[in-house]
Amino acid sequence: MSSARPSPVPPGSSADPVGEVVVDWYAGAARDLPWREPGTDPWAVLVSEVMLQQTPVARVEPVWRSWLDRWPTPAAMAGASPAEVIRAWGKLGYPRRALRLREAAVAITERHGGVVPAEIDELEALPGVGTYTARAVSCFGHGRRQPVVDTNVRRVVARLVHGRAEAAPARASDLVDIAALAPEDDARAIRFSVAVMELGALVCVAGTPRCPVCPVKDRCAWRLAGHPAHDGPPRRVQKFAGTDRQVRGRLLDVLRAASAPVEEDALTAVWDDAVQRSRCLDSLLVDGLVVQTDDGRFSLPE
DNA sequence: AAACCGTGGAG
DNA sequence: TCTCCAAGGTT
Repeated sequence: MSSARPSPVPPGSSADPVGEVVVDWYAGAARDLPWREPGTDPWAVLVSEVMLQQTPVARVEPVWRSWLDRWPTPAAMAGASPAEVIRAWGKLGYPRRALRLREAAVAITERHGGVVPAEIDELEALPGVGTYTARAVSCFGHGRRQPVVDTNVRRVVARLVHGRAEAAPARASDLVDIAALAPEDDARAIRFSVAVMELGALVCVAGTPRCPVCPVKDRCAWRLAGHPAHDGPPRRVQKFAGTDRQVRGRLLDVLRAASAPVEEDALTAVWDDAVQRSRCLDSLLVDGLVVQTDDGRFSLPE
């Protein structure tokens, strides 16, 4: 998987740069994910990255396959209706992502001749594409050398470099920090960007880290310091039960399943609190996830 | 800039 | 059961 590298020190040596060790570890430990297969085009990578925003790999895989089977190019997707993409999104969650991905496909078709751009600023100008996703697409989709920082990477750096238990909030300097750890060789630096994420996803996990199998455990500042507990302010866990997110989810669930516009009564049935239900329906209308027909019924936007 | 935006599996 | 959390982005 990995090619020979121009390292002046023997593999495994404590003098071996951290980046090189992580890349070597990745060669033997990486998951066999479909969007990592050689030849995966930038559009397919973009779709995977958007789907993976806050959604676990296992749930993304089947949807990603069917999505690309149906819309293999940005131009193909640009011709789809919002209702189609909302349904195809299924229950991945945060359905506004589906809407934005479609809008991104339209923008790519109109502004970039149907070709997913490789430049960071052009990618970040696309709906639903931020700091992370832009660099992931440029790096993993186009093979550009780019620092890529997600929550996994921030956690690895927090522990390995700063000796802290948890990742600090994202900063612009994160990109500089991780770039400093990357191997010199471009091909290996590109591999390094995925490799650090993988290390955070498989070994240096949020719950119970698997330090015994970590390839860089001997130079991890957090482990060397005796795994000090997180000292900063406890980060809030988002509630779900009873929130607008749950109500919106139920409302949309009804409309996804419906083959024709539904009466308001059908929506009343899924949530008792009329005030909250109404607020959520309104917000779905504002978001463009739902439309109201002339006769007052509701449906996905066809 | 803190809060909001879904969903379901794991511990 | 219930808490945590999974490749963020937007406002």
